[in-house]
Parts: sequence; structure tokens; C-alpha cells
Amino acid sequence: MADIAKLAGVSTSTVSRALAGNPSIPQTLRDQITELARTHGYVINQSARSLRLQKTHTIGLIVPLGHERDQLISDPFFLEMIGRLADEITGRGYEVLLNKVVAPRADWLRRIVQSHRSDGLLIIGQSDQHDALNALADTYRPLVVWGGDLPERRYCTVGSDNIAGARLATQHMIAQGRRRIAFLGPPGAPEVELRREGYLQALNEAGLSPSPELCAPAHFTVESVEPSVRALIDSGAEFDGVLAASDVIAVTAINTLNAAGRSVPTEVSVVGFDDISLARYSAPPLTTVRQDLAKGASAMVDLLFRRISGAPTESVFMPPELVVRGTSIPEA
Amino acid sequence: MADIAKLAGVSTSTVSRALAGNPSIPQTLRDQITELARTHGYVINQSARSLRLQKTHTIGLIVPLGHERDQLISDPFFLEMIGRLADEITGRGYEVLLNKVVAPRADWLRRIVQSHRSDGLLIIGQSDQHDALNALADTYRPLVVWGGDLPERRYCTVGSDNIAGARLATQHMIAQGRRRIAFLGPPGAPEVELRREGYLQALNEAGLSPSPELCAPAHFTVESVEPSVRALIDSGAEFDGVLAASDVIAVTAINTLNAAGRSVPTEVSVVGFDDISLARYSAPPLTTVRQDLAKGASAMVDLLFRRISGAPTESVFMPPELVVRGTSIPEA
DNA sequence: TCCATCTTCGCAATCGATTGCGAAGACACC
DNA sequence: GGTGTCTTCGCAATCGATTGCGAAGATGGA
Repeated sequence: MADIAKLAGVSTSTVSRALAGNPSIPQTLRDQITELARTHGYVINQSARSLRLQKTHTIGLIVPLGHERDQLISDPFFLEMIGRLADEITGRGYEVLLNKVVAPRADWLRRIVQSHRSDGLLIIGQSDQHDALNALADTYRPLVVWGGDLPERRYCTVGSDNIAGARLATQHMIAQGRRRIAFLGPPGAPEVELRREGYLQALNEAGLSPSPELCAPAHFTVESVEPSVRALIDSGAEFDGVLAASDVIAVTAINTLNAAGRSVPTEVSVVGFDDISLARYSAPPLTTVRQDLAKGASAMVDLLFRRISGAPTESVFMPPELVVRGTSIPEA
Repeated sequence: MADIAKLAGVSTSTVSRALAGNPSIPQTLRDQITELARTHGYVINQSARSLRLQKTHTIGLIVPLGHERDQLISDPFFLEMIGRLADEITGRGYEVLLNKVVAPRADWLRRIVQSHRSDGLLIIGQSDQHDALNALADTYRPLVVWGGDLPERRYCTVGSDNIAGARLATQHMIAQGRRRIAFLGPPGAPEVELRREGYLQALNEAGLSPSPELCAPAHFTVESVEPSVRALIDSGAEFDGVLAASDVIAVTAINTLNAAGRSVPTEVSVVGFDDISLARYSAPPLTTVRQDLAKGASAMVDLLFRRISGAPTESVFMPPELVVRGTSIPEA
């Protein structure tokens, strides 16, 4: 910046003000300095700017992987969410700092906050960090989390009404004549637990008693689903419907069922959760509970910027929508 | 840091050195200071550190969208690539700065470099920025690009052998008895042009003359593919095979063909390109040219760090592999 | 010409961590 | 006690942009 100042015959203060569009610098001088900077390839050093202003113009995008130790890429849902959030953030002229936290230590959130690398944090999924998030939220405002509506939650959250979604899906299968419906999902994940609860509610309301042996602990990865489903089949437990905690689980379950000679949807109905793009293209197209990620991402970023500017915010839980396709209608 | 220094009864220099693990500070003192920092929740301010060291410990991930003005999320291929690159980078303890550049201005690359926000740049796709990349590469070393092997390329590149991949796919369809094979892909995109070239080569080698009317300008978005395919069908041009420039194009084309009463693969074979996860689950499963993204991402990050450390590097073009599934075997 | 008022712009401090240089202290040995 | 050697650690400058305060210059009116 000193070079540009010398070239323009002014001080660095004037260059700084001119580049910032400060109206106390005459328009002609501003244009002249901007042009000089352009031709000499000068661009403001963001490290110095961040240090001085205590603002980074950056939003941290965090994917905590407490339950799932494997790679980030495993779940198309995360990727789609990341893409949409990145779109929203860059659309507002901010940068995106992507952060995958694999094995959260006790103070991981504080460390990220205090490294001062971002002006706000978006966290995709609560993982097993509900308490850590609560603790952070008490002292750190610019924080929005994607996840479920857990009890005693004190952080700002955006998500779907997981209970309602799972109820919709289960009621749909019951309406199709299914009576013994299994639930496939990783134990412990907060959103999955809510979905399980919705599933149980729907069963109870229909006067069906849930069988414990029909809750299989399928994890989010393709590799872990297949053995779970196979174990369920081999256990001899009868079932004519499957509610999967995610579309990836659903699709893998369908493949496993087909391989075992159980046809979908003739013998077994399958319903997923998320409505990722995969769902539309699978064979047959997957019936699933749609989460509107575009709206969710937009809401998250909106809330975050509101919190950064100090405005009050409220959590958002969107009503899910059942998308009936081909894996849940036996007579079709 | 001054607070920690006061608490420890030493100067900030000593704290800095202790936290950096400098051996000139006695081990006991180092442990003591580290513990003090931990209990008081002190973390080094990265802005200040970056400014002083002229290093950000961050890799910039850039998705230039010159041809495609729409959202980043449109292409699952990009997302999968981003996920894998992020894994590789965070695995090395670096941060990821995600950057979507929608309408590249003349000096966009220089601006990114000179803002000093990252220690190196990974660019996903050449878009229409071949010349800009060449210009940048002449003066800026830490740069690796995913893309095709374009003539007069001076920047370090990782990608597939697009010509060979398209040849494989085309030869496969010819071997299945297909004679009039269409090519679906956006004009202008460098990698697509290479695939088109491979397609033409295979046709020529088989003694088939390519028909210009069978090259349809389908863009990467779902919305643009359907009208293109419909126009191709309505034009009355006969075809019994389709090579699509991406899996998304292929899957959309299949849907459009089915809707028009043309069955796949009985009447028309379809082969895609990329082998994204969608391909395995579509109905029927998609025959496609596989690009090993895991290997590609690993190679890109590897090369980038080599370049950052000043080591010599060479571009990598991986041999593609044809994955035959259900959309290309008529008799099946 | 002189003073009041407004515009324009520079000095210098600041953000927080890093590090070369050299000083102070510890220790041993003569 | 004096001197040489090694260890330990602090001073102060540095990275580059920003900004409050106040001074210099411009303008106008009496």
C-alpha cells in the first residue's frame, strides 16, 4: 500500500480511505487511486485487514463427526448442504472456511472460535456435541446449528421437524397395509433418535406394538448398512416395511433386500429420509421424507447474519413433506 | 498472549516460543505455559500469526463457473470433488477456504492470490480460464488445476485422459452393435471437447462417419438437458446410442428418452462419464466412464504441497476405466 | 487583508504474534 | 575471586492496513 501511496503522491491513510470508498476523499482522487492499484496489481492484504478490524469476512462451516469417524465424503446429504450453504454465503460476499472436525476434543469449539479465523459459525449436525454447543452458545452469539430440536437446547437451530417427518412416513406405510415396520438408523445420533420417536408414535397411534428386534443399528455409511440389513433378514424377524433414517441407508437397504430375494415394494415397502438427488434416480424411485435444504441453508445463513448484527433470532423447524415415489406402494 | 505472559511471569516472546515448541525454552517451562494457556482458554490469533509469518496455513479451493452461471450445488461431481479435497487437506492439518467464482473478471485469479488468504490454490475445472491460468502459472507456483490436457498448458494439472475415456465408451457401444451414436455435452467446456474428440476418434476408427446433427449442446444442469434431448428426438435424427459428457446428463437423458417412449437400453444405449454415486443407484444402473476422484484429489493435494515446498512436479492424467452396468447392453 | 468555516489529508498508534540479537544469570574450573 | 562457556529469556522491530485527532489548505464574506 505504501507503494501505491508513493505513486499517487499521498499517504497510505489516503490510499486506505480511497480504497474503502470513504467519502471524505474526493471522488476524482478515489478513482485515480483505484485505477493505480488495479494497474499495479495491488490488492489489500486480508491478514493485515483482519488483524486490524478484528473481522475476517469469513464464515466457518463445521462438520463435526463424532459418531461417524469415516470420511466427510461419505454422506451426500452433508455435501449437498455444504454446497447450498456455500452458495448462500458467497452470495453475500463472505468467504467460506470449511472445517471437518473428526474426533472432537473437549475444547474444540472454543479453539475454533478463539483462533479468530471467522466471524461466525455454521455447524452441520449436532453429532454428540449437544452439551458443548450449549456451553458455547452461552457466551458466543454468531452461531447457528443444523439439527434436531433437542431438550434443553440453548443454541439457535435450523432443521426439520424430525418427529413429524417420521410419523408421516410411518403412517403412510401403515395406510398401505404394512403392519410390521422396521426402523434402520444409527443409535445415538440426535436427529435419528427423534425420527425413531416419530416412528414409535405412529405405531402406537395405529395400535401397533413396536417390536424391539425391528430396530436395527445401521450407520450412515454404505458399508455398515448392508450387514445390518442382512442380520435383520437372517434373524428371521418378519417385517413388511422399512423406515430408514436417511436416503443412503434406504437405497442400500433396498439393494440388500433385493439381493436376499425380497422384492421392493411388493413384499417390503421402504421409505427414506432427506430426499437427496439420489432418491429421484434410484430404482425404483425412492419414497422419502423431503427436507428442503435450499430453504434450510438460506434460513441458517440469514439467522447467522442477524445474530452477527446483534438482532434477536428464533430457531426454525420446517415442516417435512412426504414424497411418495415407487418404493412404498405395493400394488403399483 | 500478554496475559498469559504475565501469569507465567515471563515475556510474550517466551510464551510464543513455548507454544511453538521452540527447544530453546526448557521443557518444564513449556509445559507450564501450555497448561496455563489451556486453562485460560487462550488460543493464538491466526490473523496476527498469518500477518507476521506471511503464511495462512490455508488452501484455497476454487470453483470457477464461467460456462455455468447457476448454482454451485448443481453438479454432484463438484461436490464430491470438494469433499474429497477437503478430506485430504484437513488430513494434513491445513484449513480449506472455499471459493466459488461465478463470473470471472479479467484479474480474478491475481486478486485471489494477492489477497494473501491462502498458501496455495486448487482449481476445480478449467472452465473458460485456460489463458488466465497459464498467465498465473508463470509467476505463481502453488497452483494445481483439475482438468483436461489442453494444448500449450503451462500449469500443473491433474485429470483423466478424457480422450481415452470417451473412446472406451464409444468403442463399447459400437461393440454392442450400435451404429448411430449421439454425443451430449456443453460446447466450449475443455474437458467435454476432449471427450467429444475421443468419441469422434472411435467412430472414425470403426469406419463410422459421425453425423453433426447427433452432437447436442446439452449443458451440465438438469434443466437444460431435457429440452436438448427432446429436440434431438423431435428432429427425427435416428440414433441408437448416446454418449453423455457427465452422469447427470446421462441420467436426465435416460428419463427424457423413457418419457418419449424410447427404452434404455433396449432401443438406445446410454453411457455416462464420471461415475458419481448416482450412477450406481440409477434405474437401470448407469454404464459410465469412471474417474477415480479419491486418487485424483489425493494427487492434487500431494502435488500442491510439493509445489509449496519448491519441489518439481509433473502433471498427472489418470487412465479412465469403463464401468459396464445396465444402460448399454441391449440384449440384457 | 483577515478571520471563520469547511474540506482534505497525514501523523502515529493500534491490532497480536514472531524473532534476531544480545544481555543476564548459572555454573565450573583455574 | 576471576573468567570462560552455556543456558535462558527479553527488547524492540516487524508484518500491513485502519482511523482518531488535528493541522494545513481552500474558500468565502466582511
